[in-house]
Amino acid sequence: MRPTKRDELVQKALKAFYQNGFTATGMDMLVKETGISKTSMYKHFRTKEDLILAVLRLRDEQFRNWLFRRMEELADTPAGQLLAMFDALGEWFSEDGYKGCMFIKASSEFQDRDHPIHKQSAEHKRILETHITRLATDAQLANPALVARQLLLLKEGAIVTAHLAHTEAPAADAKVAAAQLMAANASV
Amino acid sequence: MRPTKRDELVQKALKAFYQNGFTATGMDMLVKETGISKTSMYKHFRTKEDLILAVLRLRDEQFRNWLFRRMEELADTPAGQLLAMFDALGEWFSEDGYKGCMFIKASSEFQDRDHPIHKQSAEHKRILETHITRLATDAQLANPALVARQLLLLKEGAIVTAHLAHTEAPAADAKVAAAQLMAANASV
DNA sequence: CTCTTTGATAACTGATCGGTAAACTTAATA
DNA sequence: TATTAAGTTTACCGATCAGTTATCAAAGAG
Repeated sequence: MRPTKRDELVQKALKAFYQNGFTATGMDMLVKETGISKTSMYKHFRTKEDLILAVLRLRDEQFRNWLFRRMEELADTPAGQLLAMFDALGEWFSEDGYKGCMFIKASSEFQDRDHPIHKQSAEHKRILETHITRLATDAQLANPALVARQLLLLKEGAIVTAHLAHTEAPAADAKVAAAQLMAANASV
Repeated sequence: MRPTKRDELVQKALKAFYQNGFTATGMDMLVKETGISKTSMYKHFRTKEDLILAVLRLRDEQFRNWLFRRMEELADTPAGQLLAMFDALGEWFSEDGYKGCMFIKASSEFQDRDHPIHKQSAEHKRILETHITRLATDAQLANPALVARQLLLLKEGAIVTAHLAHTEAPAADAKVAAAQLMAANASV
């Protein structure tokens, strides 16, 4: 039907929440930054929490599409794509306005394990793990599930460290580590 | 002189901020949870930000003391202590009320790279890296600085993942990875 | 016995929080 | 043409935000 205003709101809210944090971004600030009236917002979303959940759904789709496509562009073997993940991350870290992972931030502002926002953030990470595990399996690594978890630990660590230290260097460090871990769990 | 009230405030504020987040915890909530009057708080700290900085200083001291002591208790060689770091982390992840790393949270709520809170969080990570690099050097690893950064990426990743997935399993995964990385960069 | 420090209590500031209400415009549809 | 939905503006709600002011009690130090 009408995809316009609602999607525009979610997109602009994503930027605002990403740059300022969820709690610190008030609905009045969203009115100012999106140009959309508060009444319209509350016609689309019953609460601020519902809006945040929609933002996270968009971000999940956005991020996975970007990361997996970029990995495929950079390499054509499963093992190569796993390593290319860290090149893609390095590109992300170098972007202006890089502020870390939205889901880590969300789960750290909404800490209750039963909170919908916390649960949805965890779900995003679970989907990523499924995909990476499949790649590790296709790469015929000895212990694909373990290697996938190891590489994802490196990914999360690099995301956090790049944000804290304001450098893209962790991507390269993580890539070297990933290569060594994949060598240690080489093909069956 | 008088170590009592001020330190008591900082300790209780640490708990409150850790459990509820910095922005989400108001000064009135601190009054309620610490039993210390607002006037007293503002006699010790000019602003909420100053209080948060004091909390982070305490947490930095607390965390480093705990981690390094625990690593020494669990192993007596430098290489063993590096691996023991992940056993210590596993114990931390299993604690009731584990909510991730306070500095990651702080830096993600105060994102401006020039913000004192952000800078102080980065400083904590830098001190950790210095210590771990020294251990890696003492362990006579081929590339001690690189291995230290790799292990710290695993550490940050495990901290974040344990919080999101509500399991201490990432500590064990990270330990296996750390052992493989140390083997790949074995003694000179 | 004062004096100063330390702290508590409570009321208050202006701003902002998430969310609501009423009146209105616009545009597509039936 | 009448209706409906989407959107606007403006004002408002009670609660809470960080921070202030004024007053009073207690206790250690000269």
